[in-house]
Amino acid sequence: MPVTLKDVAERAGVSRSAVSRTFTDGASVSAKMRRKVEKAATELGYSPNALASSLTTGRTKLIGLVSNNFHNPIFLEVFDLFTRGLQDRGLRPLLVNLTNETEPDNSVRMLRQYSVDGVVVASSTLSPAFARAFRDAGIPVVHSFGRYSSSPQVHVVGIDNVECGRMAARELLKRGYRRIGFLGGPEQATSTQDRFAGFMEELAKHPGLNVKHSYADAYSFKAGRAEMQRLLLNDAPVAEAYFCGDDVLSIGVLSALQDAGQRVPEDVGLIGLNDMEMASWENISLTTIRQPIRQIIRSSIELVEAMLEEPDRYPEARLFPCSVVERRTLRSAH
Amino acid sequence: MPVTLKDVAERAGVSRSAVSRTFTDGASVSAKMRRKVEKAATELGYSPNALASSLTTGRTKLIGLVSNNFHNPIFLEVFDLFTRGLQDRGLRPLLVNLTNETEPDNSVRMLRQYSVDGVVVASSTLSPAFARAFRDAGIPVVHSFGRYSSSPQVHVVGIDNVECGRMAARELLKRGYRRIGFLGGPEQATSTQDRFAGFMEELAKHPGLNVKHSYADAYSFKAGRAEMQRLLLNDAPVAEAYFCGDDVLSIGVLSALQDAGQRVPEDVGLIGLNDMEMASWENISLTTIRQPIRQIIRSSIELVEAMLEEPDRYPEARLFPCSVVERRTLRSAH
DNA sequence: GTCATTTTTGCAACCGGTTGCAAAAGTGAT
DNA sequence: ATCACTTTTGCAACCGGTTGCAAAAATGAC
Repeated sequence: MPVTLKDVAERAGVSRSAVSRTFTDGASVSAKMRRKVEKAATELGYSPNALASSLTTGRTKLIGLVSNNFHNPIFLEVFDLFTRGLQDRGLRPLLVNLTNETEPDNSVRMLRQYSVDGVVVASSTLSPAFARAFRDAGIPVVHSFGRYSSSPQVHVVGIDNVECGRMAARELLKRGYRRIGFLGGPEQATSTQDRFAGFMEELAKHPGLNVKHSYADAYSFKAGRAEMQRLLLNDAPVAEAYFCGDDVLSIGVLSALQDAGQRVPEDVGLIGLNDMEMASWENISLTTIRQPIRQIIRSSIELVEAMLEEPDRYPEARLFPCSVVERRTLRSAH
Repeated sequence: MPVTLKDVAERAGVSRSAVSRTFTDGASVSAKMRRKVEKAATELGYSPNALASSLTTGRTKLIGLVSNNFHNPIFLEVFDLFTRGLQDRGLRPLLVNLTNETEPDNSVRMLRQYSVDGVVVASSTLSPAFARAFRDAGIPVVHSFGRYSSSPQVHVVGIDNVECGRMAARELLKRGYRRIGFLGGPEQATSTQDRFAGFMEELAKHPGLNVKHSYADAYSFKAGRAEMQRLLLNDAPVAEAYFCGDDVLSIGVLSALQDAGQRVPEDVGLIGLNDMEMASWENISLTTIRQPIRQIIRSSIELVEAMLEEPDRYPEARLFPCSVVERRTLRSAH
């Protein structure tokens, strides 16, 4: 069934090399030869086997797209942008789901078996050990949404989570909140740790505040809701305003508050992080810190592509500024 | 850098075939030989090149996961389940994003170049022409969430959308609604067409009803919200109750209604379809028809796997029953 | 220990391409 | 037509594996 180089060569009455050359650009083929070959190829419906050619060229154009984040709707957009961006450059995403995976070795082995040209780790909750493991295996890797200081030898594209923490703190202070809460994502996630650090750092400049913090189990609606319900029960009265680890978490928190009869922002203020599409939905209208994910992803793709040419490129961190998107879950500055 | 079969063979002092055989199960190797080879392999950190072996075996274990639905949060769960399910069986998903793609030929060529063993088309909005094109190219294909009558020669796994339409109609009738609306997804989507057909069929049994229908541009929050806003403006008064094409659409509709001061379910009733996670969120609490996506996906994977053994398997449609999940967006039966 | 039978091993060809090299063909000047 | 020079072409080896086949080694019965 599958038609090969040889078939085309025979039909066109030329050598196999000639056929190969007409399909690799930059090769030396006369116009006449090209016409002959292309004619035979279309008649036979030939398209070259990318995997076979990868054997000699050493390039598969396969990029491992590695993530463990399949519960935060923002990652649907992330996958959308990554897959389209990669496709547009002739690269193919091999999706690897690392949910519940703690051992980098398996993934490394797997991606090596498929000779991926590079790997994008798209996650803010996956241990930096994964990106490092790929790097150590000699696979070009970019960690998108990662922490830039955790693995200086790995390329990182993302935001400055510490600064985002500060930004959230300033926003709450500006509005005169004094009993303030941090409701983070998973405590082990570097993004949570950094946001917390920046947040506390900024708050520390203003003495006399009452600050509490706690963590949800995951960046998810359910976890946010559960954690806020716990606070309402065990830790009442809750703070005047919360910085939540993430939008989807915020939305869970919002739902718990509404169920408990608390009005937002009159009784409790909320600021999230990401600016996922849902945050702008009119029945949610979440004030949040916008993370420029399109730019992050574009840059990640450009970087991984550059590494294909230059695998030992000196590692860099590409950080994109975030900005506050004001909607209706914080009271206005007085 | 990459260590090959030959390296291992030399190190172990055996033939290349011997090494190959220890890594293909079912091959004849003595225990002693296996030990020798495995020792050398681990010392060198060898893992076989799956792509090279695919050349002779004709199996890549690559499965094209094709979709155009990157805006409906339910598809994040779909991707999660597919990727994990495939991985668990030693298959690798090659993700293909067909957003804005109308021409099947490109995708077919691309997937052929990568010699995927099979394809799963996961979409209820993608034209059946895609699944057919893969089939015609000789690639085993399963259309998940597809319409079973559109391409009898293609395997389909999903639900009976016509029956779901009937089910929604019965649910509304049971509750005494008489001014009834259908607010569908994209009119070209087979899922929308079928749900509409079933819905109207059931309603037709009850004369004297007042039934309207219209379509949103996409299965998305934004589209649902926009369409309901249009109805509120141009087509008031709106119906007593709507069957919406999909949950995320329903949530958009809900938001438009709330903004317009309409209470749900007191003024307007709503029933969706899917039972996505968000439908159960307490601030939404959408009554909906549950589509058993775990089962659909599991079955799709089993089916595509079976087709690897038997590519010309007689085509079948696997349909899973849906059921109504009652929450709080329909008034109770009187 | 011999012999027939089974298991294990290596050789060599092959999978579908690419590529260095040298021969063949084309080009232009004389 | 000849020659020097450039471009195009085909040969053959190779990429990293697999596999049919026959030879070698192991097994077991006698």
